[in-house]
Amino acid sequence: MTTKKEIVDNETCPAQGLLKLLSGKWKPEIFRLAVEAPLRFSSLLRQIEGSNKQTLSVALKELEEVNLLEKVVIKKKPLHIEYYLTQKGKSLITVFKQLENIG
Amino acid sequence: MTTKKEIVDNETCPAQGLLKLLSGKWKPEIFRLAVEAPLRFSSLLRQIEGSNKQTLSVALKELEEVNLLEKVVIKKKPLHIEYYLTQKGKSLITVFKQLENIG
DNA sequence: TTTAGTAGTCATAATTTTCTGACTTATTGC
DNA sequence: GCAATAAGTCAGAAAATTATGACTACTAAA
Repeated sequence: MTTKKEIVDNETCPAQGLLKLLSGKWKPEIFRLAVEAPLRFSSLLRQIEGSNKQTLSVALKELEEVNLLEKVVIKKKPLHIEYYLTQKGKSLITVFKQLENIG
Repeated sequence: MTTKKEIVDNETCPAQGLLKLLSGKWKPEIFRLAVEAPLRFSSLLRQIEGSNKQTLSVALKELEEVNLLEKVVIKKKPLHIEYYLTQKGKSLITVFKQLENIG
Protein backbone atom coordinates (compact mmCIF):
# COMPACT_ATOMS: atom_id res chain seq x y z
CA MET A 1 0.00 0.00 0.00
CA THR A 2 1.24 3.41 -0.87
CA THR A 3 0.53 5.67 2.06
CA LYS A 4 1.66 9.05 0.88
CA LYS A 5 0.36 11.11 3.73
CA GLU A 6 3.50 13.20 3.75
CA ILE A 7 3.09 14.35 0.17
CA VAL A 8 1.94 17.93 -0.18
CA ASP A 9 -1.12 18.55 -2.26
CA ASN A 10 -0.83 21.90 -3.99
CA GLU A 11 -4.38 22.77 -3.03
CA THR A 12 -3.59 22.50 0.65
CA CYS A 13 -1.59 25.69 0.86
CA PRO A 14 -4.40 28.17 1.32
CA ALA A 15 -2.33 31.31 1.31
CA GLN A 16 -0.92 30.50 -2.09
CA GLY A 17 -3.85 31.73 -4.15
CA LEU A 18 -3.87 35.22 -2.74
CA LEU A 19 -0.10 35.42 -2.71
CA LYS A 20 0.16 34.57 -6.37
CA LEU A 21 -2.63 36.94 -7.16
CA LEU A 22 -1.14 39.84 -5.29
CA SER A 23 2.34 39.36 -6.60
CA GLY A 24 1.60 39.46 -10.30
CA LYS A 25 3.23 42.30 -12.12
CA TRP A 26 1.92 45.74 -11.10
CA LYS A 27 -0.58 44.21 -8.69
CA PRO A 28 0.97 45.56 -5.50
CA GLU A 29 1.07 49.05 -7.03
CA ILE A 30 -2.50 48.75 -8.22
CA PHE A 31 -3.58 47.69 -4.78
CA ARG A 32 -1.69 50.45 -3.07
CA LEU A 33 -3.16 53.10 -5.32
CA ALA A 34 -6.63 51.65 -4.84
CA VAL A 35 -6.25 52.16 -1.12
CA GLU A 36 -5.79 55.86 -1.73
CA ALA A 37 -8.52 56.49 -4.27
CA PRO A 38 -10.77 54.77 -6.81
CA LEU A 39 -8.82 53.70 -9.87
CA ARG A 40 -9.27 54.67 -13.49
CA PHE A 41 -7.69 52.71 -16.28
CA SER A 42 -6.08 55.60 -18.10
CA SER A 43 -4.77 57.12 -14.87
CA LEU A 44 -3.20 53.85 -13.81
CA LEU A 45 -1.48 53.59 -17.14
CA ARG A 46 0.03 57.03 -16.59
CA GLN A 47 0.76 56.60 -12.90
CA ILE A 48 2.50 53.26 -13.01
CA GLU A 49 5.56 53.84 -15.09
CA GLY A 50 6.50 50.99 -17.34
CA SER A 51 3.07 49.43 -17.21
CA ASN A 52 1.06 48.54 -20.28
CA LYS A 53 -2.61 48.25 -21.19
CA GLN A 54 -2.75 44.54 -21.63
CA THR A 55 -1.18 43.63 -18.32
CA LEU A 56 -3.12 46.25 -16.38
CA SER A 57 -6.32 45.11 -17.99
CA VAL A 58 -5.75 41.50 -17.02
CA ALA A 59 -4.62 42.48 -13.54
CA LEU A 60 -7.73 44.57 -12.90
CA LYS A 61 -9.94 41.78 -14.20
CA GLU A 62 -8.29 39.24 -11.94
CA LEU A 63 -8.51 41.46 -8.89
CA GLU A 64 -12.15 42.01 -9.71
CA GLU A 65 -12.80 38.29 -10.19
CA VAL A 66 -11.59 37.44 -6.72
CA ASN A 67 -13.62 40.26 -5.32
CA LEU A 68 -10.82 42.56 -4.21
CA LEU A 69 -11.90 45.34 -6.56
CA GLU A 70 -15.34 46.36 -7.76
CA LYS A 71 -15.87 47.87 -11.17
CA VAL A 72 -18.34 50.75 -11.39
CA VAL A 73 -19.49 52.58 -14.49
CA ILE A 74 -19.73 56.30 -13.82
CA LYS A 75 -22.31 57.89 -16.06
CA LYS A 76 -21.13 61.43 -15.47
CA LYS A 77 -19.46 64.07 -17.58
CA PRO A 78 -16.88 62.02 -19.32
CA LEU A 79 -18.41 58.59 -19.01
CA HIS A 80 -15.82 56.35 -17.44
CA ILE A 81 -15.13 53.46 -15.12
CA GLU A 82 -13.90 53.40 -11.55
CA TYR A 83 -12.49 50.49 -9.60
CA TYR A 84 -13.17 50.49 -5.87
CA LEU A 85 -11.63 48.42 -3.10
CA THR A 86 -14.19 45.96 -1.76
CA GLN A 87 -14.51 45.04 1.90
CA LYS A 88 -12.38 42.00 1.20
CA GLY A 89 -9.88 44.28 -0.47
CA LYS A 90 -9.80 46.54 2.55
CA SER A 91 -9.11 43.58 4.79
CA LEU A 92 -5.82 43.18 2.97
CA ILE A 93 -4.59 46.59 3.99
CA THR A 94 -3.37 45.34 7.35
CA VAL A 95 -1.63 42.43 5.66
CA PHE A 96 0.25 44.85 3.44
CA LYS A 97 1.20 46.94 6.43
CA GLN A 98 2.55 43.89 8.21
CA LEU A 99 4.57 42.91 5.18
CA GLU A 100 6.01 46.41 5.02
CA ASN A 101 7.00 46.23 8.66
CA ILE A 102 8.64 42.86 8.30
CA GLY A 103 10.49 44.26 5.32
CA MET B 1 8.19 72.07 -15.69
CA THR B 2 7.29 68.43 -15.50
CA THR B 3 5.94 67.81 -12.03
CA LYS B 4 5.34 64.08 -11.98
CA LYS B 5 4.48 63.70 -8.34
CA GLU B 6 1.70 61.29 -9.18
CA ILE B 7 3.95 58.84 -10.94
CA VAL B 8 4.62 55.70 -8.96
CA ASP B 9 8.20 54.74 -8.36
CA ASN B 10 8.49 50.98 -8.28
CA GLU B 11 10.65 51.14 -5.19
CA THR B 12 7.94 52.86 -3.21
CA CYS B 13 5.74 49.80 -2.81
CA PRO B 14 7.39 48.22 0.19
CA ALA B 15 5.27 45.10 0.35
CA GLN B 16 6.22 44.14 -3.15
CA GLY B 17 9.56 42.57 -2.38
CA LEU B 18 8.26 40.09 0.15
CA LEU B 19 5.18 39.37 -1.93
CA LYS B 20 7.19 38.49 -4.98
CA LEU B 21 9.54 36.44 -2.89
CA LEU B 22 6.82 34.47 -1.20
CA SER B 23 4.84 33.82 -4.30
CA GLY B 24 7.54 32.24 -6.41
CA LYS B 25 6.87 28.67 -7.35
CA TRP B 26 6.81 26.25 -4.39
CA LYS B 27 7.68 29.03 -1.97
CA PRO B 28 4.40 29.00 -0.05
CA GLU B 29 4.66 25.22 0.34
CA ILE B 30 8.27 25.48 1.45
CA PHE B 31 7.33 28.09 4.00
CA ARG B 32 4.39 26.11 5.29
CA LEU B 33 6.49 22.97 5.73
CA ALA B 34 9.23 24.99 7.42
CA VAL B 35 6.71 26.10 10.02
CA GLU B 36 6.13 22.48 10.93
CA ALA B 37 9.70 21.20 11.01
CA PRO B 38 13.22 21.95 9.78
CA LEU B 39 13.58 21.27 6.09
CA ARG B 40 15.85 18.89 4.27
CA PHE B 41 16.48 19.18 0.60
CA SER B 42 15.78 15.60 -0.34
CA SER B 43 12.64 15.47 1.79
CA LEU B 44 11.26 18.61 0.20
CA LEU B 45 11.85 17.12 -3.21
CA ARG B 46 9.79 14.08 -2.21
CA GLN B 47 7.14 15.97 -0.27
CA ILE B 48 6.31 18.63 -2.80
CA GLU B 49 4.98 16.76 -5.76
CA GLY B 50 5.96 18.19 -9.09
CA SER B 51 8.87 20.12 -7.68
CA ASN B 52 12.39 19.89 -9.03
CA LYS B 53 15.90 20.27 -7.68
CA GLN B 54 16.81 23.41 -9.54
CA THR B 55 13.79 25.43 -8.54
CA LEU B 56 13.85 24.23 -4.93
CA SER B 57 17.53 24.99 -4.69
CA VAL B 58 17.05 28.53 -5.93
CA ALA B 59 13.99 29.03 -3.75
CA LEU B 60 15.82 27.91 -0.60
CA LYS B 61 18.74 30.13 -1.45
CA GLU B 62 16.50 33.14 -1.93
CA LEU B 63 14.59 32.54 1.27
CA GLU B 64 17.92 32.21 3.03
CA GLU B 65 19.27 35.39 1.46
CA VAL B 66 16.44 37.51 2.80
CA ASN B 67 16.85 35.90 6.18
CA LEU B 68 13.61 33.94 6.33
CA LEU B 69 15.41 30.60 6.52
CA GLU B 70 18.70 29.67 8.13
CA LYS B 71 20.89 26.92 6.72
CA VAL B 72 22.55 24.62 9.23
CA VAL B 73 24.97 21.80 8.53
CA ILE B 74 24.25 18.82 10.76
CA LYS B 75 27.38 16.79 11.36
CA LYS B 76 25.55 13.72 12.60
CA LYS B 77 24.98 10.21 11.36
CA PRO B 78 24.21 10.94 7.77
CA LEU B 79 25.79 14.34 7.35
CA HIS B 80 23.12 16.64 6.01
CA ILE B 81 21.68 20.11 5.98
CA GLU B 82 18.65 21.56 7.72
CA TYR B 83 16.84 24.79 6.99
CA TYR B 84 15.25 26.52 9.97
CA LEU B 85 12.75 29.35 10.10
CA THR B 86 14.40 32.48 11.43
CA GLN B 87 12.68 34.95 13.75
CA LYS B 88 11.83 37.04 10.74
CA GLY B 89 10.43 33.92 9.12
CA LYS B 90 8.30 33.22 12.15
CA SER B 91 6.90 36.71 12.02
CA LEU B 92 5.36 35.81 8.69
CA ILE B 93 3.27 33.03 10.18
CA THR B 94 0.54 35.42 11.24
CA VAL B 95 0.56 37.01 7.80
CA PHE B 96 -0.04 33.63 6.23
CA LYS B 97 -2.85 32.93 8.65
CA GLN B 98 -4.51 36.22 7.79
CA LEU B 99 -4.22 35.46 4.10
CA GLU B 100 -5.82 32.09 4.70
CA ASN B 101 -8.68 33.68 6.55
CA ILE B 102 -9.29 36.26 3.88
CA GLY B 103 -9.24 33.44 1.39
C1' DT C 1 40.24 3.36 -2.51
C1' DT C 2 35.86 2.31 -3.73
C1' DT C 3 31.01 2.89 -2.85
C1' DA C 4 26.93 5.10 -1.04
C1' DG C 5 24.31 9.03 0.61
C1' DT C 6 23.17 13.95 0.61
C1' DA C 7 23.02 18.21 -1.51
C1' DG C 8 23.49 20.37 -4.74
C1' DT C 9 25.21 22.91 -9.94
C1' DC C 10 25.01 23.52 -14.90
C1' DA C 11 23.46 24.05 -19.69
C1' DT C 12 19.68 23.72 -22.25
C1' DA C 13 14.72 23.22 -23.21
C1' DA C 14 9.96 24.08 -22.32
C1' DT C 15 6.55 26.92 -20.39
C1' DT C 16 4.48 31.04 -18.64
C1' DT C 17 4.22 35.83 -18.23
C1' DT C 18 4.59 40.27 -19.98
C1' DC C 19 5.01 43.70 -23.75
C1' DT C 20 3.97 46.03 -28.20
C1' DG C 21 1.24 48.19 -31.45
C1' DA C 22 -2.81 47.86 -34.18
C1' DC C 23 -7.55 47.43 -33.80
C1' DT C 24 -12.51 47.58 -31.41
C1' DT C 25 -16.56 49.26 -28.79
C1' DA C 26 -19.36 52.59 -26.52
C1' DT C 27 -20.87 57.19 -25.50
C1' DT C 28 -21.06 62.21 -25.92
C1' DG C 29 -20.89 66.72 -28.12
C1' DC C 30 -20.91 69.20 -32.45
C1' DG D 1 -23.59 61.65 -39.09
C1' DC D 2 -18.72 62.45 -37.47
C1' DA D 3 -14.93 63.22 -34.42
C1' DA D 4 -13.19 62.74 -29.80
C1' DT D 5 -12.53 60.39 -25.39
C1' DA D 6 -12.33 56.32 -22.40
C1' DA D 7 -11.64 51.65 -21.90
C1' DG D 8 -10.39 48.24 -23.44
C1' DT D 9 -9.13 43.48 -26.89
C1' DC D 10 -6.12 40.79 -29.87
C1' DA D 11 -2.19 38.39 -32.11
C1' DG D 12 2.41 37.87 -32.16
C1' DA D 13 7.11 38.97 -30.09
C1' DA D 14 10.10 39.26 -26.25
C1' DA D 15 11.43 38.28 -21.68
C1' DA D 16 11.32 35.87 -17.42
C1' DT D 17 10.49 31.70 -14.90
C1' DT D 18 10.56 26.83 -14.33
C1' DA D 19 11.82 21.98 -15.67
C1' DT D 20 15.04 18.23 -17.20
C1' DG D 21 18.75 15.28 -17.04
C1' DA D 22 23.62 14.91 -16.68
C1' DC D 23 27.20 15.98 -13.84
C1' DT D 24 29.91 17.55 -9.38
C1' DA D 25 31.48 17.91 -4.41
C1' DC D 26 31.78 16.36 0.11
C1' DT D 27 31.82 12.93 3.80
C1' DA D 28 31.76 8.40 5.94
C1' DA D 29 32.04 3.69 6.09
C1' DA D 30 33.77 -0.70 4.26
